[in-house]
Amino acid sequence: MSDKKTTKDLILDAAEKLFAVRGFYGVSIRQITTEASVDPALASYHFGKKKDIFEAVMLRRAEILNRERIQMLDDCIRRAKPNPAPLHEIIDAFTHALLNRSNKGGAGWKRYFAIIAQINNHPELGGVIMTQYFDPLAKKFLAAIHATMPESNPEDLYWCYHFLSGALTLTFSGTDRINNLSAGLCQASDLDAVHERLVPFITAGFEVFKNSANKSS
Amino acid sequence: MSDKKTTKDLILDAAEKLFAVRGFYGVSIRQITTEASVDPALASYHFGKKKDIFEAVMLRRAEILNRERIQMLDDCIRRAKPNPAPLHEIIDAFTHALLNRSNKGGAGWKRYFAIIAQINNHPELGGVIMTQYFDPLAKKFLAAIHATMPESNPEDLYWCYHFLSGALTLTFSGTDRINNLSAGLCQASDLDAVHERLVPFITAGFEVFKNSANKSS
DNA sequence: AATTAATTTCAACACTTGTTTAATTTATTT
DNA sequence: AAATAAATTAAACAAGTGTTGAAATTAATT
Repeated sequence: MSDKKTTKDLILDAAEKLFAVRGFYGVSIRQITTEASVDPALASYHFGKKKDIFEAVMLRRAEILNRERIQMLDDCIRRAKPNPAPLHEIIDAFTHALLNRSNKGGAGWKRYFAIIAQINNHPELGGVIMTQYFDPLAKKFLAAIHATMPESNPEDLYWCYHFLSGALTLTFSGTDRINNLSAGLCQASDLDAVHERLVPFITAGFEVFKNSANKSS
Repeated sequence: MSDKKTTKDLILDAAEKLFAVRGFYGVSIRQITTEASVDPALASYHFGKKKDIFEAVMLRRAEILNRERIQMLDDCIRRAKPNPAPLHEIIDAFTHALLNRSNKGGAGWKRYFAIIAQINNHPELGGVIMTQYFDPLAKKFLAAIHATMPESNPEDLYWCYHFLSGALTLTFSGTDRINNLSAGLCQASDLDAVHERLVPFITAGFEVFKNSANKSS
């Protein structure tokens, strides 16, 4: 415990912190290494190019999240067998790990999600992590949803998933403007309250299309 | 017609194009002026600092959008008088101008929305436009929604609006990864199809909380 | 046509960028 | 303890950064 952090982690932590607020292009290697109290050359030595630092920042937590979310999905599918898993449980499995980490995971996780929100809208940067981790997961979830809503038009379900993804992304991004808009209506910090609302909201949205495959276009 | 574009607009168009794919910090003034076939010094001469160029890019279309959206909201409120406007019409008013421009507005509008998606998650850059244009509009919409759902807990409605905002934002951002995920299921270009799904999806989500003010916490 | 104003050009400013090189220190192994 | 490997430092690289100033050109006004 309280072991001295390795240089690699010092750099990753600093990079995560800075990327979260200024984005990839808005942060220089010198800013990162200064924040980490480390020589600039060490960034190249340990990681290579600047983009490799960014990907290392992303991969660090993506693996953890990915494992948790897939496990929650598998669990709720197994619990329901031989029936398909209930829709709201699938959506909960999709969102729970994110909201939990964002809420109780500490500052590092908050920053990580802020970067995710940027990446999501940015093909050039999101490439590796998104394609390698999130897209396969998304397909698994879409398959589970389709299994529990077999009478739905797959295209409808795809778009519903898309809306869910957007709602999730924005929820994590920044809380400053959100609080400003809410004008003291609620504290953006209590993300448990978000979860209680997000899951029913999204579930109801999906269920609109419960029989959409049988309807005329 | 076919009047020669003013230098200012040449710069704004080029800036819009580049900001859309690489973000504010990822684009240099030289890249912008090169894209616009214009001397670098003209950027400073016409706009001032780099951030002023960015804000000019944003304001150009924000005014147009803002006017359209507010008018659609006012119209549907007036149509329904003395009753409150129907929920789905409010949501349509909120989304229609965006989807319409994104669909039929040309390349410039697509790029503009890509920038909006970046800004939305970025307090440092979004400041002016978001606070000046979108936040007042958001408050008007929330008020209209509250009027048509008086038995709802305002905090619930606020979060629902938040989910709507996220779904909208992601829908406009990039279409590359989206198409990849959909795997040929649908073409991301037909945004009319999006609109047909988004409005019922979001409406159903809101209606979950129709009586939430009367329920025990 | 002469004069004033607005715009465009070219060159340069001081500074930061990502990355590399070689020398030096620290850690690990034989 | 000697030899090898890993990690850190300091200095420098060419290239690009935002921005400015003073000429040169074009447009608008008197």
